[in-house]
Amino acid sequence: MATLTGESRSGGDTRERILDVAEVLFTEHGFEGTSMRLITGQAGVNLAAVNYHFGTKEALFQAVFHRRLYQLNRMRLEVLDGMELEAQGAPLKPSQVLEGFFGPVLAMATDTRHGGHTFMRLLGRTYTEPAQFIRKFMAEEFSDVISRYSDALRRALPGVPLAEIMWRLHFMMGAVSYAISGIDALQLVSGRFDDDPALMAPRLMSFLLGGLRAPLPEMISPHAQFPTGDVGGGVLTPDFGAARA
Amino acid sequence: MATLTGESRSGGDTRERILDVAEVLFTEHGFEGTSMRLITGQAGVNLAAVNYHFGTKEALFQAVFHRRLYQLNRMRLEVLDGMELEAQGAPLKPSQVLEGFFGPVLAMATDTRHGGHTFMRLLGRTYTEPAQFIRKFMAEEFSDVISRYSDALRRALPGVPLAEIMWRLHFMMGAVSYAISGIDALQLVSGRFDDDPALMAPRLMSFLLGGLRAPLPEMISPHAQFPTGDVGGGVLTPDFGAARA
DNA sequence: GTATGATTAAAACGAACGTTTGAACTGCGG
DNA sequence: CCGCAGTTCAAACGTTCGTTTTAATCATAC
Repeated sequence: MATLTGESRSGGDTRERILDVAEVLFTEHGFEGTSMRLITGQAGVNLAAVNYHFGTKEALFQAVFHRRLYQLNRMRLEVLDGMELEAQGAPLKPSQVLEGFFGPVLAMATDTRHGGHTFMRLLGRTYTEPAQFIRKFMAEEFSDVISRYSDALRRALPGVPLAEIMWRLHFMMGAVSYAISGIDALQLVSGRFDDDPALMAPRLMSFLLGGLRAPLPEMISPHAQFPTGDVGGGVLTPDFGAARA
Repeated sequence: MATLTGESRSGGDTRERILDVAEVLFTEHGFEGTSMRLITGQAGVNLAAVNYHFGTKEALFQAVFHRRLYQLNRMRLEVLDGMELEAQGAPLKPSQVLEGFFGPVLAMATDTRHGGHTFMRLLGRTYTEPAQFIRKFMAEEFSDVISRYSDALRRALPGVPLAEIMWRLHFMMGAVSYAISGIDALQLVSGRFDDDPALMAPRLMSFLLGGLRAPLPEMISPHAQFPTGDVGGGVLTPDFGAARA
């Protein structure tokens, strides 16, 4: 009983081992860049094991996501349920909605013990993946949570058009995705970055709330603080064609 | 002289045709997912043409980026030079810095006539790409612009710690990347989205400025408006391990 | 007209890919 | 002990990958 650590355990944990390894490798090399042989080799299982347990490589990718997203989105809904119950029908504060939506994400992202961090980086990269089968099951995994939370945001921000809310939700998801998937990418921005990553969550939340509550843009609210054309000279519409003609 | 349209022109435009097609295909299928045969086939050139003109597939990918990024970052620096000259040594307004940094990006992103839109989607996806050779040349392409603009931001926001500025720059780049690379991804958020995409730029700029000027988070400025823990119950640190044990 | 250097063309290279096959092995109820 | 799912295994399948090779074609200068 002393030497049965790791490698060739016979138990039914082959499935889980594949999922754990695939999560890491998909994060590091992307879907196309990760081969079945690399996954199975690193997991210490036979090459055919993936096809046996999951059917196909695409199905494995989907399984990696489902395992985490199901937990994440269920938690989001539970938090929202709790807050709405406590509010007794009154609209929530914008900060509460953000907390409910992004709190679980950030918690999972900073959890390095159980692979949550790895997965969140993968999720961030995958949002922008254009592959058809990916977009499809992502939409399915998220539809409930998005509709519940966009509704909560709409009631938290009365007077703000729904279109604007959806855009800002989109912007916020982008900022969060980058913040998570690119603690490396930040080095691209700043060389080396010697700041505690645990401090990212409050920084990010503050940034998001500021963006969410920013004045509406000019063409919707004519008295917004930020005139987008204030540099002069039409910076927003230079003629990129001229440089190539 | 009537029928020499398109296809097999003999001129030295083989290089450009490859670049144009590769830009589109890399955007649609990613680096690993795009084969040389697809690129050369769609460009109407011989398979060996890529290796002849660029040497390798990685070098082609890099060339696609350099062609656009060189123009983009040069324009960013020109705008910044102009603004700083006009300011005569005085700090710029935050809105000006944002305008200079993201204005050219948004202009290129909404330019559908010369492929700028396609490229910006590719750029957004590639920021988070973990492949080593990609990260390396991206860092090189951006180093000048980042250092100039982070410095301008630092002077535009006196009293804000440099670390905070770098983080917010990072958040903003994330929001912009998503906004651009995922006009499709927004459909993931909201089903179908029947709003004019041309209105995105002012919306985004307003959001960014709101986030940039948000109050500093609690643990840096103790009197920030947004207490990140205001939901109670420790939403920011649930124990994800418990559900898997 | 012919030599020359740059480009294009067709074909093939070995390697790696996702998947399938059919046999071996496992733990267990009969 | 046998039979039988469930699972693992080694080997091979056919395809596609990026790259290389060798010959043909082109434009241009002498």
